[in-house]
Amino acid sequence: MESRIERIKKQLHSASYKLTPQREATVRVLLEHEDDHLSAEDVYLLVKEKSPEIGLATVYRTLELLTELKVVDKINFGDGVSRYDLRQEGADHFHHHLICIECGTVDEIQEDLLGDVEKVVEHDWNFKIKDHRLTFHGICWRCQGKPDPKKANDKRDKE
Amino acid sequence: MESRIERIKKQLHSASYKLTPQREATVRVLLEHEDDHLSAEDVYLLVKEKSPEIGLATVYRTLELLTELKVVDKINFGDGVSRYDLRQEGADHFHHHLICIECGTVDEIQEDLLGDVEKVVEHDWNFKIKDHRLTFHGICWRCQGKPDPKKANDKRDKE
DNA sequence: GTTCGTGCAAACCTTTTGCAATAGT
DNA sequence: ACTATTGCAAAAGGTTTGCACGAAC
Repeated sequence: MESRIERIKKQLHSASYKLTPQREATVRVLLEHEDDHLSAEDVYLLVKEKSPEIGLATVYRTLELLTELKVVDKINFGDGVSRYDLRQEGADHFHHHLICIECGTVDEIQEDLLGDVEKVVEHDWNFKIKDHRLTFHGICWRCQGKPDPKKANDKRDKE
Repeated sequence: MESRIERIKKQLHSASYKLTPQREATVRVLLEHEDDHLSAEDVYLLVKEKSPEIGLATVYRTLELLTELKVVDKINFGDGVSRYDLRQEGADHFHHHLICIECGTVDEIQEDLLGDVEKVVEHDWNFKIKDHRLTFHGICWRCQGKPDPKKANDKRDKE
């Protein structure tokens, strides 16, 4: 079976870019931290552990490139930094985020919640949707002392 | 009838802040550009036309204050700047945005589209929602050559 | 040899901060 | 007088860019 890295390599090649060692190291970091929401600096520091010679500018350039190829999504939670989030393979929509205003945790919702809403927007506003960003700010189950919803129901894992 | 400025003044006072001339000038600019999505710099330049002595730092401090009081919402569309959007009076939810990737226009949807989605999130993820951000990226009616949906149906105005 | 990519440092841009001066009560 | 607020300039923080060097075909 073809690995994820291989497929990204092909994506780069078909856009006439190379998978250089620096780019590969950067992609590997992203794959190893798929659940996190790393800033460019975060990625830089993690890449540096394995490839100490890499420069911050290269990381920025690689992340920009991956964003362009839709391998990652660039998101902004309103603090001063951009974060980079690996897109689910084959996902035609960008996942949603739950930001806890107490502990700062960011959880992801992979399930598509916007199907009906998008129909309404396309029809009532004559707007052809290409992408979306949906973020909820509130209090997570941990800070409320409620059970982990992943255990209570497994909607997320079924997707 | 009490003006919008008066009500904002009261909001400031009840949080022990004053409506200084600089703050008033800033609020007036926001009111006069309610449909736009001004950056701090945009606001600064507009305020300067009427009150040339104002400093950029004051504008930033005022916008921060108004955000804290929930008079405006600070939004970030992914370009490097924060934008400030007057909240509808009495609105308990933050309106949504349609960003056209061709012409750059930003349209607003005041109607609440997320009622059902929020119920699902609160129930299935045990997440207590306090606020949300929903933005669609795509192609607006103008760039598609379609009719103005405001005229075709008046959902927005009825709200 | 030409092209693409990299590392470094400088530049850039937005936003924040320190501080002395000012305004309002 | 006392405290909040302002303006200015400097600093900070994140991101981009110019450029000479290096790697790959």
